Amino acid sequence: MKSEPEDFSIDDLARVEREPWSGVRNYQARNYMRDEMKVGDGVLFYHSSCAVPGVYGLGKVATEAYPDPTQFDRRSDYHDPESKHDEPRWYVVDVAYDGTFTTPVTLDAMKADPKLDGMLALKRGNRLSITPVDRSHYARVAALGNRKR
DNA sequence: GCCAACGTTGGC
DNA sequence: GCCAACGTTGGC
Repeated sequence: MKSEPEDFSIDDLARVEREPWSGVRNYQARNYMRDEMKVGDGVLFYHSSCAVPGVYGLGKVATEAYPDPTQFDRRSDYHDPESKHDEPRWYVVDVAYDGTFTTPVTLDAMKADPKLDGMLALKRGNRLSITPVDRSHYARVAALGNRKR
């Protein structure tokens, strides 16, 4: 799951412990949250649009998907006037903090790692803020990152 | 339903 | 700040 650290970083997640992943306004990304994610699933927390893009830590899916409250909040940047209460368009899951990497796993390092071949998030032109990750790819990144205990 | 125009993402 | 990639919009 991608986030711009200026907006919300792994350190922010460490501080709050758990955060609704609000503001996703892309149908494919929504579908992954709503239809694929299960409580307990591992999350690679990726920092995008920053000096050194890469995975900076781990999270865990903490809830099933539920309607994103910000879509109904007229004062929110994520307000969607088209969305109906009885038929919400956008969903979130809560993400719980699961550790910060001692060494961030940079995008460069991931691209150079043959063990991460085929990882969707690394595909050229990929702009999806949420992509599914193979179990083996998750394990590899987690091992490279060496989470603090 | 096609597709040009436009907007957004995100690495560089 | 540039620009490739790709999603969305809207005229037809």
